Amino acid sequence: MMIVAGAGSGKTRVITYRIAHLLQKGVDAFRILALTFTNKAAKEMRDRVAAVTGDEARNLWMGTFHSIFARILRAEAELIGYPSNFTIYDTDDSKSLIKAILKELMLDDKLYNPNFVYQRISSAKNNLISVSEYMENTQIQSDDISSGRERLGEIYQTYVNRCYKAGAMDFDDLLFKTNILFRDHPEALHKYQHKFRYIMVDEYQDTNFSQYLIVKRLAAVHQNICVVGDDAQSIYAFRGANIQNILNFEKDYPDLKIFKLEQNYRSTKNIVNAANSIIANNRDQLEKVIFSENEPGEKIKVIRTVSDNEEGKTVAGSILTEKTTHGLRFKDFAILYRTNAQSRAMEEALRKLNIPYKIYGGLSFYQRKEIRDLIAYFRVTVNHNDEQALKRIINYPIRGIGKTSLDKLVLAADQHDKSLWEVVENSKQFIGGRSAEAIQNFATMIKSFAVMVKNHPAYDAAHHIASQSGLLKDLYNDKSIEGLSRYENIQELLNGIKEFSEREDIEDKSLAVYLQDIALLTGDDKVEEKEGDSDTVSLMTIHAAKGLEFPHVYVVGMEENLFPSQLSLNSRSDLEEERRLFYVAITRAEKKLTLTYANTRYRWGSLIQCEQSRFIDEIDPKYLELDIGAPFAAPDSTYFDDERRAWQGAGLGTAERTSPSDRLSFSRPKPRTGNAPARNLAVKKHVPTPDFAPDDPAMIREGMEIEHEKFGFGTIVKLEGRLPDSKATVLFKDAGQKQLLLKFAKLRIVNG
DNA sequence: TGGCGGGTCATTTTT
DNA sequence: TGACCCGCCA
Repeated sequence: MMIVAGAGSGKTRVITYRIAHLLQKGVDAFRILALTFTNKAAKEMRDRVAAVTGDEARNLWMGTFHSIFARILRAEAELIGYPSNFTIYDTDDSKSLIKAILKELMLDDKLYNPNFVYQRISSAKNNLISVSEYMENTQIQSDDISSGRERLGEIYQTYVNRCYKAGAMDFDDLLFKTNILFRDHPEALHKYQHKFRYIMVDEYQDTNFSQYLIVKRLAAVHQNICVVGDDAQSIYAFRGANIQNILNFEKDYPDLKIFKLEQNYRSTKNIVNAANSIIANNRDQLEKVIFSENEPGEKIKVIRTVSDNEEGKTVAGSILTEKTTHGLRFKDFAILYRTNAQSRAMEEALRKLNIPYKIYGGLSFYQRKEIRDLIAYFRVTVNHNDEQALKRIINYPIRGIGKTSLDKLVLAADQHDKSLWEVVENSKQFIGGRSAEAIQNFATMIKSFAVMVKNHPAYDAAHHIASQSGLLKDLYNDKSIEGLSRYENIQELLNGIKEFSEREDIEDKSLAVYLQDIALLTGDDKVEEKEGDSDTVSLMTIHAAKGLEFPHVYVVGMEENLFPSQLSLNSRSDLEEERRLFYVAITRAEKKLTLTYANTRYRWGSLIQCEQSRFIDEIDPKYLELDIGAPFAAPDSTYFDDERRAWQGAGLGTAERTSPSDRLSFSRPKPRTGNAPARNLAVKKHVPTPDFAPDDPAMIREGMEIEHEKFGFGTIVKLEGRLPDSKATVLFKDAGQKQLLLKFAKLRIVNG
């Protein structure tokens, strides 16, 4: 069965009720497998099933692809030559291993960019291409050779070997090895094929080939599989998701039944129709018509601001106004953005207005340095061979085992084909000098931790390790504010372990089991629980917002090269994915949607000019209400945000009326005539002279004639301030008078 | 061995 | 702008 479920059509409800129905008909919960992509989705689904059916929901095999198959792999590990306590390497571990390998092979890490290498290996695994297949595949080889990276196969091989020796699997291995297991061990496959009588997959459009094949194999016996998805919301192609899996489903299961859920119960008519008008620009899609029977609602508001900071202020101000005029709560609002970096301007603005907010995603608790350090101790204790964790802690806290010693150990491990731990354990055989003894002491300490872990519950062992390793003391000695917070974070982690130790529903409460529990917790699952449903505005990337809904949604940073991202502009399919992402963003909103963009924005530390996103132009204008202020040609003080703020207090109101902050009260927008794309409002574009190159700001003098890349030719009217912060008033022939900071503005001297 | 300072590079998105 | 890496020096 395939359910094509449009945004807001009640997809989760359908799945939960199907499961509840099965349970009520007496199906054994242990025989239902339900797969999701995120922990959040799994948790929500489990809660909702539990709300209908009660305790039995606990016995469902329900979780993310990665967690379910990690569980199965642990049970069957020995069949594929792994220890059942294998470590799971997260992306950071994988990348740092790749960096180490590049260094050892003496390869240029610019040519072999670690991110690129990681992607390459990841996509090989997700397409089930093993090392030998990688080496033998003529297409792949010729690609690598023509890009000058003919040693990628060798890196892949080394990477795989090192993971194996470390008793570690990366994220992709959890799926890859499951496929190996099912391919090479029919008896294991058979067992799970018969075990899972009913299989359900959420967000099926996001499956990659590896996931697709696992599901197909498992479903082969009972052929009772139900997948739910929406091709219009496929936003994970970048990590190997293949939309063909949903489009080809019919071929795999000829007696397929297809159901389409086309009514959107979430959003107003205006929002749904606007979303439809966006997605209509995509070529590849399943045919369906999403409609809403809700009220038309307000039009979608589009707001232009002069800078990213003003964008933040505008959004924050708007939230406050909306909240008070309509008697809403903060948690009715969400701010969505394309990249995590955009959260900063929003945060600042919210904090200034004392608006409580919570950021989802970004650096999670488990990614903090101190947390990773302590967990690395746990990992090495449970699996001595875990190379990445071992490297992390062998000299933290400092115990005199420096870089040189470590390099020697790694080299010895490679030469004798041993794991790093095996060399550390017998270091006297491989290494002389001062540090040999320190290394021995370290090994002895780890072994004593291992004994502790075997005989004590998680919390006792964890606390012992934290203090005996010296880590707790090291943090305690740091009296800086950050040091204090690091110490508190460790305490919080220990508290979490204490809770784990006291849980009734788990038999084995060892630290080893705790580690397995948290290995795949990447997000803020933990934090959410703690804060319950506190009243805060939600900030997150659009990816993170998938599956969620909010009465009021602000999608910020609607600018070319940001959304759609610069990197998506090269191919049609990438741009279409970006458009689907925008579709996802829009359809998060129930009642009111606001799109904002800024004319200038700080990126990579410097100020850049921005243009309105093409996606705004793609929405049928009859659903929009524009509030984009005066034309861009008005004298522009963009570059002096900070100065103006200092000069006029809160920065309210400026002579030019281009500041959006005086629009916090939301003056009525000027109705636009016709459907002319808004971006045509900008002054005509200057084409810089062919070999345009800026001159040194120190050379600029009053009265000079200069050329600016965008504004064209003009005369320096006035110079103020001292380098490097001096600013110039320039009268441009076409663009009018502007004030520019010389360190940012690239000016070419025409004649002086 | 370890700390410091300067240079370089990066921003998609997540399990 | 800020994270990270590398080289220099104590």
